Amino acid sequence: MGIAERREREKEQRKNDIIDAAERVFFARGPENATMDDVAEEAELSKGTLYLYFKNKEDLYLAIHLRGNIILKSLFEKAVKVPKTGIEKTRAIGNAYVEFFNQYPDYFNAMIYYESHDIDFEDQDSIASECLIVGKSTLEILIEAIMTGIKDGSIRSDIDPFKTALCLWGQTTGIIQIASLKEKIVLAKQFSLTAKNVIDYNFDLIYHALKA
Amino acid sequence: MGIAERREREKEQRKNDIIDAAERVFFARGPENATMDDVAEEAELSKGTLYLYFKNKEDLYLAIHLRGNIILKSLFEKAVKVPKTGIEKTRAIGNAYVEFFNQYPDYFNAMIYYESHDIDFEDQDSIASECLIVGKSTLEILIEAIMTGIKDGSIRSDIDPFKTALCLWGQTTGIIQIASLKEKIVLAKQFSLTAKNVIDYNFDLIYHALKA
DNA sequence: TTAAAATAATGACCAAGAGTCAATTTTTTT
DNA sequence: AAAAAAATTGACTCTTGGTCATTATTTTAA
Repeated sequence: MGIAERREREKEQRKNDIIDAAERVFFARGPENATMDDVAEEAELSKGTLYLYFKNKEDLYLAIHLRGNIILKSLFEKAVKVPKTGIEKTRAIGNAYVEFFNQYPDYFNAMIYYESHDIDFEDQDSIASECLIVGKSTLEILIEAIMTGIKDGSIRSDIDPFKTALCLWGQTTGIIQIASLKEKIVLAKQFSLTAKNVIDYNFDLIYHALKA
Repeated sequence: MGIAERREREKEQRKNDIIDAAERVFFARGPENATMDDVAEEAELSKGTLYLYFKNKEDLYLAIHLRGNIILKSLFEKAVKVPKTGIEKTRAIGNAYVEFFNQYPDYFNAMIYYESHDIDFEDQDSIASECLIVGKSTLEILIEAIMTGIKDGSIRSDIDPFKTALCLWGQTTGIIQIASLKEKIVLAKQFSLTAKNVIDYNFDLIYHALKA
């Protein structure tokens, strides 16, 4: 039936329109200060309608989180294509992450927001579980790169690809977070350092630790 | 005047009692779900009184944050006393951080909470500025350890102590965060890894990157 | 074409919780 | 013992997330 399909499409479209509006509001005011009334007004819908498409405010913000995850994954996929050796692929992924932060800081913030907010990523009828799936496959790209490096001899053979991938991920997120935090930048200002300085420096350290 | 001093002492005491009560409530329910009414009841005071001692809910949570900062600093101070070489001191600080996380997970969470919540750490009439001061002096301990390592030859001489300290701090925080997150542990479960596994592994990587 | 059924959207309403402040109680001073 | 100062109270306001009975629109069937 064509009608059912069109309806499905329209529903999807509306959902996306709501996320678009939510992004504008959440990114402008921050997730705490943005209200559902704000989003409703921005989307030119009544508040009640938002709740037909999203379980609650958190779910709506997770939809933004998911968009960020998907962008990040595609950046990683692009990044590993160019370099030949595994260690270069690994470094390229790191650069892609920083590029993601620079180009989409609001998505980055949306993504780290939930690192300190207990979310049930297993909850099947929440967008959270979709985030988990995308997140896993993104990490997979990094694991692949490290394994490639071990095979081609550019990375030490005693490296554990999975553990290392988790470490690199956590490390880099932590560094970006700390380096981008206002007060830390103030701290760094005394020593005239930028966030990028610190992040690049960290890559050099990591490179040192991984290379064969 | 003895009375004015006693009053001052009592005021300080009451403030601490409120923080004690707040800890019990915030740690039990989490900062989002804990209410000021809960804290008031736990402290056996009216809600209005809380606002005589703390500007707002955030300020009260920051007081807990500050306690965490002070504990962490003292753990760092203790940690650097024993080892001789700079690299060993550095490693000891890392261990102290993990110990802090294991022994005081609630304080750890309180501290990382504000990494994704825009706080004005410059605001002079907020507890935030006190947190900044303690945080700086804690980082100083790490910088000292690295500098010691360079002097005694246990750490590569081309290492920048300040940048490296920032990196180690951010890295370790990021790793602990990611490794402790429920969903990441689920992720790690597939590969039968614990948070401690990953954190220790990261130390080995860092060691490799720093050692002369 | 039109009436009934199904689907979508609305916005007034509710409950919860942060923060306020006039009134009250307690402590200190004179 | 009265007046002044300091501390405490809790009823109140305001904001906001979420609900749901009602209304509007679209589809289906006769």
